[in-house]
Amino acid sequence: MEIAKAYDPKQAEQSHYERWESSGFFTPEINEDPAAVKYSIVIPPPNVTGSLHMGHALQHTIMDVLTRWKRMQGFRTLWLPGTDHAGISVQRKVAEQLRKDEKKSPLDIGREEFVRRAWAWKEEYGNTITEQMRREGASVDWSRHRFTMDRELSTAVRNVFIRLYEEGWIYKGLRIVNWCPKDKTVLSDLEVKEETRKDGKLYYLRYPISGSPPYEGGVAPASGDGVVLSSSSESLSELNPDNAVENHPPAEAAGPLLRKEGRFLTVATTRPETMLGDTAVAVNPKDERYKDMIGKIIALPLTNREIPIVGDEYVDPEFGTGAVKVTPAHDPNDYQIGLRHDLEQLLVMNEDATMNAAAGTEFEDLDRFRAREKVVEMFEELGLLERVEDYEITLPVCERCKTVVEPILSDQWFVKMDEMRDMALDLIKKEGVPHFSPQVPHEKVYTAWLENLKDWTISRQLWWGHQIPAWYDEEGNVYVATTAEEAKEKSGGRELTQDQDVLDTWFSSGLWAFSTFGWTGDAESGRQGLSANSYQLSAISDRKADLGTFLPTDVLVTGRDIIFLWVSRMIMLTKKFVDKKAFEDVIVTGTVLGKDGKPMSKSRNNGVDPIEMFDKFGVDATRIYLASIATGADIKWNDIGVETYRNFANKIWNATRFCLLNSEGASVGSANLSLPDTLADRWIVSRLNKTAINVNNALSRYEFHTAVSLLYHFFWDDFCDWYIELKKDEINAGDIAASSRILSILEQALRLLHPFMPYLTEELWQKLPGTSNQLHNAAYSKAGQTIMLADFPKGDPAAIDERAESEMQSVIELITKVRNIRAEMNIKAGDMLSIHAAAGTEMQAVFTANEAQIKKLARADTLVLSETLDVPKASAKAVLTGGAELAVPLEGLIDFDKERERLQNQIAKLDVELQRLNGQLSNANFVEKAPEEKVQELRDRQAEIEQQTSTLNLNLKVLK
RNA sequence: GCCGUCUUAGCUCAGUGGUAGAGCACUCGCUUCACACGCGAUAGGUCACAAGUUCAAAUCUUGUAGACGGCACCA
Repeated sequence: MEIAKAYDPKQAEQSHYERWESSGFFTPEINEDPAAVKYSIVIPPPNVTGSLHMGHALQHTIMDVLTRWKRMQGFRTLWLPGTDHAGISVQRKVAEQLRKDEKKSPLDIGREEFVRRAWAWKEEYGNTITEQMRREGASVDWSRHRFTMDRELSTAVRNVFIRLYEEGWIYKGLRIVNWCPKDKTVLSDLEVKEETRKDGKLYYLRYPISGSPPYEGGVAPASGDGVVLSSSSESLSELNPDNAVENHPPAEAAGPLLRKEGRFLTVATTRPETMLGDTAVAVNPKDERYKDMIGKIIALPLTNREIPIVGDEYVDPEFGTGAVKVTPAHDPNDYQIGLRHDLEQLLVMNEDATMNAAAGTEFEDLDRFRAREKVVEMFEELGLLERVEDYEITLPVCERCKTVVEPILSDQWFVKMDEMRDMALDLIKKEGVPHFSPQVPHEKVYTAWLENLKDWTISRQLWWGHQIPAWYDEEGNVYVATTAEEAKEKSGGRELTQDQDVLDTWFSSGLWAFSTFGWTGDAESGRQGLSANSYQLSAISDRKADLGTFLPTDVLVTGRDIIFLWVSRMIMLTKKFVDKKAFEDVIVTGTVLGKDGKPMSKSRNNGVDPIEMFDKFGVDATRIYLASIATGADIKWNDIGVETYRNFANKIWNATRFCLLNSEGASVGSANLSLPDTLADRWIVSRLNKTAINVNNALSRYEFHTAVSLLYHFFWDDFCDWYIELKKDEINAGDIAASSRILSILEQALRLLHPFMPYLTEELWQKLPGTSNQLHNAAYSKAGQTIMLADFPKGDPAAIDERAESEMQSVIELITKVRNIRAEMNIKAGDMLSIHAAAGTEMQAVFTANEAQIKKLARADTLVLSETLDVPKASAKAVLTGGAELAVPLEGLIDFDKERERLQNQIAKLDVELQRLNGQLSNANFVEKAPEEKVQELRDRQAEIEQQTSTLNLNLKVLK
């Protein structure tokens, strides 16, 4: 068989996926065993607007490793793929396209046409990521692919909404919400991020108190008369001298005017424009400075309104001036104050964050930031601007478009979270579900977050998404129903209009764990008004059993950024609607950072495209590199890491290439593993089984990096560096038994590697003689031959041969020490040596049995074994574990100085260890308190070192 | 402000009570008949710092410093 000298990943990547998929290997139905235990994972649905990034690649790798591993073990395995409709993102893309191509806005074409175009956009561009997943080798069941706006999933969304509404868990009401003026929609708390601005300002505004008598004299009034002018400035400066930068003329300029007007109260704000919507000023009732001002009235500048001074415990006397302007319609805390004091809620902004008519004619239609400037200017002109401080401020911004979010009073839909929160808390506290990997810190963070959970804003002012199934009559009465007809029926036949809003994308994602398995809510709820016809449409007739079969799923693999946004909601909603756990375990992956150690992002331009890595190093190399990252750990991207595994792939390729040389007549078969012959055979079989056991253990603990490391070193160090080298002559001589054995070991190794490197292993497995579906796990005996259905090696503890491993260790040590002598004494690679070894009879027997291999690998022509060494002085010597000794006569070649140095180095190294051992063993506490085993271990080691040291010293003496 | 994570060889990272590990880079030597994406042999670390617990600490506890993350506040 002709095999290329180097592995070309592209060729293998193009050859297998289509066959795997079309043969149904990815579907659970491929499993013929009726008693098979299920194993299921649902994918965190990527956005239809997205393309594959490194985070996906990492998570998909983990999910595929688990899926392939379990599938090979004979589980009825399902990894269910899908995509998310990504409300705002799609809305924005479609609107952008519309503007670019036709210079139209969504409003120009209307809702129906816009939604039609959004679907068209999704059809055209929404498959990018699914195509990329095929390249990744993801063994997902495409026949079960779901989209959050599929008919069945949309039905589920409606039914969930209706039930929550009927149970009082969903309500509509006026609340302060996060408003994005650019997207013109409300956002949930989780979609708002913080941005620190160092150039923020804190404005101190003076609010005149109406009807108060002018005070006398040109200085500030005594305490009790309010915080004014210089006195307040001074006290503030004292509090925070560094920040007290006065950018504006001091108060004196405005003094005379004010003195005529009377007393005033100074408030500090970062958002002066909101003063137009102030409906009170609040002070702490316990604050001596302001106590008697409560109840007085302020003439609010720039408006002709008068607002009261109220006393409220919320106000912190220590902060700012101790007096707070209250804008109930534009600030969540002010809103609460407003409720307590029955204050007017005056909305002064439009949905695009321009000021509205209520802000006054001078401000109407001004952008909020322009309005801010104008308010400040006008205060200054009026002499009411006390001062402006530089102030570092953290602003809420829209996580997607980075626009500053405006808190605004708005009528929205909310989900009450208290009862759902309690269900989730019960699950984690009583049952430990989900189990997080790594456990710390996610379990703690998740629990703490739940405990502080607030209600969830679910309405969004978009067109792309699940329109809220609520209808209104002319009087504003609400009818929540599945269809318009049902709503009309409920209203007694009135004319209704449907709520224009859609639901938060995460609302439908929250149902993902069960809506993907065909749950629509129809059958369970037995709702009236759903015709038999509509039920049929929403049922997935042939997959009805999926929900019962695959839920709870076994594990959820996701990033820590959506634990709250998605994971928690799935747990709660799944518990609520199906009364099941959504998943047992959650693997929280770390973040793949750019080369600069910062998260990858377009703005930083530090992103690494997985597809480019696939092209450069191959899919398999990229996958196994990603799997080699410790679970949950962040990692700086490093091409060299992938290169390492590209090299590994090539190593596997070439090892296979070697095993196939001269292999005529040989064949893969497990029988070849149970009849080991030589020491090397027993050793490699032992190593293989140990590796298989450890790999299974590591995977079951989600320690993918441990599994990768075990496989890497087994394959490269044990199999390639030693076993192949030891068996080379036999293989090259065309020994069929030896060939069959090495191919069988290789075949087992390929199976172990397959979950990580699916393409390479399939490519090679198909080339091995004797591979067929006979090697499949019993659950797949009828399927066409593929390594992906081969039985995953469990590893047999009985096949572990510690004696063989230790004997082999002696052979390896002998060879290594000879090589060391060769290298350090500058003996040419081609020169043959003569090896003399003194050892006990058992070890001699081991060396004798492996004489040919030792000679070959150490490049020696003679091996002389005896009880004691009898060699010329001109020999290089070394000691071996177990009291054995080694000498290589180097007549005419030896450099005595160098040999002395070599021996002294060895003695010095041993001496360091001996000192430590002696110290420990002479410590009575240690000998008394440490476990006996440990003490004995150190004593044995001490004896070994003493023996070796004395031998080395003797050898050194001979040289002198 | 609260909570958490990280700090180990030049670089990127494993290891979490009992003699410090890997890959890459470095040094030396190899056209050894699978592989130079290779083979062989070296070198390289008071495991951030300090105190404590323990016979024993890179590993557990506390504190300090630096890096990062989450949450809250932000008049």
